[in-house]
Amino acid sequence: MPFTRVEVATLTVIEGALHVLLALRAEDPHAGQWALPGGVLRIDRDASLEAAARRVMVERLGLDGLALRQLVATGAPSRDPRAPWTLSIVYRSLVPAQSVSASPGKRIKDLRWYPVDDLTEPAPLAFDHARLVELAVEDVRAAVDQLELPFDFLPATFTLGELQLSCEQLLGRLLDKSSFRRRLADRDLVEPVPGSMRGGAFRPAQVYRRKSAT
Amino acid sequence: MPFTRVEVATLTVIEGALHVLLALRAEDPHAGQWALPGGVLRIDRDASLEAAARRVMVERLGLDGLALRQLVATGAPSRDPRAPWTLSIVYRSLVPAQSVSASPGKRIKDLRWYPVDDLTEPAPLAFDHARLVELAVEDVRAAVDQLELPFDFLPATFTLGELQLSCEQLLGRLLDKSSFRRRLADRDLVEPVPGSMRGGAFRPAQVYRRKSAT
DNA sequence: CCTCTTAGTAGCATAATGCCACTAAGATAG
DNA sequence: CTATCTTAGTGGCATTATGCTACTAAGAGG
Repeated sequence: MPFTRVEVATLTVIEGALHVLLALRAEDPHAGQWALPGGVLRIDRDASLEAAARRVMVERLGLDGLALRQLVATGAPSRDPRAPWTLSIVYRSLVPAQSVSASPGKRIKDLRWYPVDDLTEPAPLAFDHARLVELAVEDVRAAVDQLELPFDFLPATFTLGELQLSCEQLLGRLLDKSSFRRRLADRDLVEPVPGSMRGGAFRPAQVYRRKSAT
Repeated sequence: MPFTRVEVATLTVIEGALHVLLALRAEDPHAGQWALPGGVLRIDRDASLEAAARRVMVERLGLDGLALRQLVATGAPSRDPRAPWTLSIVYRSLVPAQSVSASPGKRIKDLRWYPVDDLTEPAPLAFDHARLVELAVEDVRAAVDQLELPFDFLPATFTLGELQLSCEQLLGRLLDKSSFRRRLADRDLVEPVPGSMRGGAFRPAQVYRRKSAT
């Protein structure tokens, strides 16, 4: 039976750019390299694969209650000297950057956000994690393109301008205001919070919130 | 470490309707129930998850060289009395019905095609395989909707009428001839076989073949 | 009250597709 | 020989979703 792990690709936006949370490995294999945080499946405690991913996120990243999406399972012999065959199931999520209460613990020396569009600085990622990050980015961008709004990542209320900016930052490209609002309206995704406006220095904007699915 | 298996959802069209290949389980758990064929991951032989799925398809179904798509990994404790925790990675493929050279062997009493739209007859499928079949069907239909043609399933050459019929049967709904041909042409997926026509009782049709990706 | 800036809307252009109708070509029946 | 049957293949308009651009609205502050 294979050595089985879950890895989590946790994404966020920092200074307008998509970032992924990476851990600096303390132990071999790939000690000293950056990798997606993960953990070993605990068959004595985990009630499902997703539960295992949640446990890892709580224990390693201090993150709880997020929407997770399974990206892929990947496995091969001799990815890890500790076992003849290693299997990883990869999940991704999207969170506000501040929500990570990093506690680099056992086997992790450091935990840090890296921009996904320039992963040259942390040097080659351990294992095939560079590819996994790519998958996570594609998946998030495909979701946002389809207007599957990342409510984990968004504040509870927001103006449409803020929402559009968030989507643009996730996608890495600009959107058209008019089309964006029409598509939102057609899909019945958000609703105005009655009477609530948010004013900066200029014309105040209607505040919206998630419209609960019927 | 979990007891790890691969399961394969093999789909085809029979008499115009989408069918899935199911195996009658000879052993507990769920002996006597129908389930997706699968097998245990052999860490001494399989070079990857997909390789394991291919091995299972060759050994159990006599199928080789097909395009496989990973659908999902699912796992939980006590799905199987033989192990405290069981993990399944599920693949799907699409083949002509005749290509299965069924050799019901160890642990399988019988192997049979069932229509995906009426899985009441084989009674409840074992494990959560009913859901897995649903995922396979959704995945195939999404692919065909995007005109990702199932060349494993199609003959080497075909008329556009035959191609449209195949897609309609996979999707379970009718398509418009004109739109279908325009979308095909735009995507540059097939090319006419020069000089080759196929005549039934009426006007002969141009024969096409897959256009190899550059 | 003018102007700056962001909020929000309106209208046309374009692209993809659905829908319908037409012509084309061979087989077959009279 | 030709009428007609059936499938092959095409052409054109309608509809829909979206891009693009320009416009009006509203508050702050000089």
